[in-house]
Amino acid sequence: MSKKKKIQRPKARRPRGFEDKSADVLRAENRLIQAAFSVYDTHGFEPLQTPAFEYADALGKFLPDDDRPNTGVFALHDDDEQWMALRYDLTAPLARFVAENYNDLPKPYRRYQAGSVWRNEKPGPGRFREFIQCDADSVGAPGAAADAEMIMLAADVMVAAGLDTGQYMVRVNNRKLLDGILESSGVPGTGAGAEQRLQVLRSIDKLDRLGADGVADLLGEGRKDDSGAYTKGANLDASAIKAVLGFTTASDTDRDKTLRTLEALVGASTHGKAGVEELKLIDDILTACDYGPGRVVFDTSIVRGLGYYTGPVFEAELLADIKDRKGRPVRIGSVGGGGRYDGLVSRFMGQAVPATGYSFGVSRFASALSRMGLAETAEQPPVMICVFDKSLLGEYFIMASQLRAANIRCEVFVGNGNVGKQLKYADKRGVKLAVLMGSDEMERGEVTIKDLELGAQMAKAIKTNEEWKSSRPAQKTAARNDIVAAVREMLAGGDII
RNA sequence: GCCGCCUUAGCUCAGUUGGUUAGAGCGCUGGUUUGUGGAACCAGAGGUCCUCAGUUCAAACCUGAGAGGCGGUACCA
Repeated sequence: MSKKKKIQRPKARRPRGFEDKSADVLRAENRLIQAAFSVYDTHGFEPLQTPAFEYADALGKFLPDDDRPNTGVFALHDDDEQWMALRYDLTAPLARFVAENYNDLPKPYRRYQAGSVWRNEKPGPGRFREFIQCDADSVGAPGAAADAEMIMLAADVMVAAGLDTGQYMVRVNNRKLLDGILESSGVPGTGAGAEQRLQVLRSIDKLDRLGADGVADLLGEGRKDDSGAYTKGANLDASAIKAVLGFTTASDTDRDKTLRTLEALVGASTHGKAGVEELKLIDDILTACDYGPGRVVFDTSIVRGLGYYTGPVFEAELLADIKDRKGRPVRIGSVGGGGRYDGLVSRFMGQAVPATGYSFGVSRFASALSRMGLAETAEQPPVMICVFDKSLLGEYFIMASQLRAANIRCEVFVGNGNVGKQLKYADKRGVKLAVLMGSDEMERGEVTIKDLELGAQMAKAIKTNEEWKSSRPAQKTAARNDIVAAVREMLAGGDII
């Protein structure tokens, strides 16, 4: 049937959950990373880079009864039959690195790192299978002072990103408090109780979406959602549910007041008391350094879903400029979080190695900043040198390097096509100025500089092609030797005569 | 994993009761204009109608299965 033999072409497509990023997005993300790095660096943290792949057992991702890694990671067999997997966060590789180099590292070891992580999960809006995290961690520091520092770092990153007080909030809680509550409610921290506690954490994490009633169902027998799907509950008894929900709503914007409430709430529990003591120390440091309740609060509804946290936990949240009806800032949501994880490094070592850290999602944070109108995209538009005459290419490249030496972003047209084509290309690129020099100008020692933005405006008033071409709008002639000064002036918006 | 919607050109979409060579707009390439962007006009390229199987003289269209996309939900170390 076929007259024409069909060529089998591959379909140009991306794997789902993986993204191409445009120039604007990349610039915004890189700015954010640089801002965070400079905060970490001035606090004395050291940069570190670890590889994309780790051995799967080092990531701790083997299921108990399975001979291959958890499906949530991208894993492959190395040629020696060992399982390797792409890292799913930067914390597990840090734990491996510290354990591997324990003797050589100063303790506490404080490092920062940004890099891609990969999760083999179903992607959704704003959720990808590859994304960038930016972390800072202290390993080997047991005291709450290290946690207080991480909390202040989180706030400092917000400031470095360009946010003012009132546009962000860091919310702090302590896992030990909930441990105390559950202990008193008869839920042990080991065996079946450990799984139960994890369920409790996940349930509380859904407070903002499901509300207290939905979470109460999840803490009890379970919950059926609108689509008919059933979620198994944590099976707490009624008094335990009441205690947990009571705890999650115990905090107040006044940190002192919250501490007094918590002190009464945890009663005689050792875990609970220790948790309150840690928060007190954190409060002392924050208060001394002027990190007031306008930007850091204690919030008992913050738990973080992860199982490995053992002490203070916190989330950094963006508040939009928009206010709700009661005049409170609207929540955009959490862009980062962290906390103490004292068990992660000791997995490798048989010796206790306390650690605490902060991590934020670069893409999510950067895109939220753009939505708030805080992403400055003032990248200098490029200048383009047109190729009128190929025999003058050397001249064109010399001009370009002169402009670059003056810190002006510029390029010589290297494609094919007459000047008309070149200018169309320039329009599409968002070029602000085009430099024209043919043999005529060359002989006179001149260049012609066109302002494409201004020309585009003037074109609106011009009806015919002839009129357009003969008027040659928005361009001026300058001496070849003055090209840098002339371009600079026109970039600055100088008048064109 | 479960539920719902969707799939025809690079993009957005038409496409008659199942009928012969599948169209439009935008975009792209070339030209009118080999030294000047816009507009206009002319020409051209570009299709496994998601895939496979079935029904039929005949399928983009009907039936079945599968894949992919989107949204919700669960999981998210």
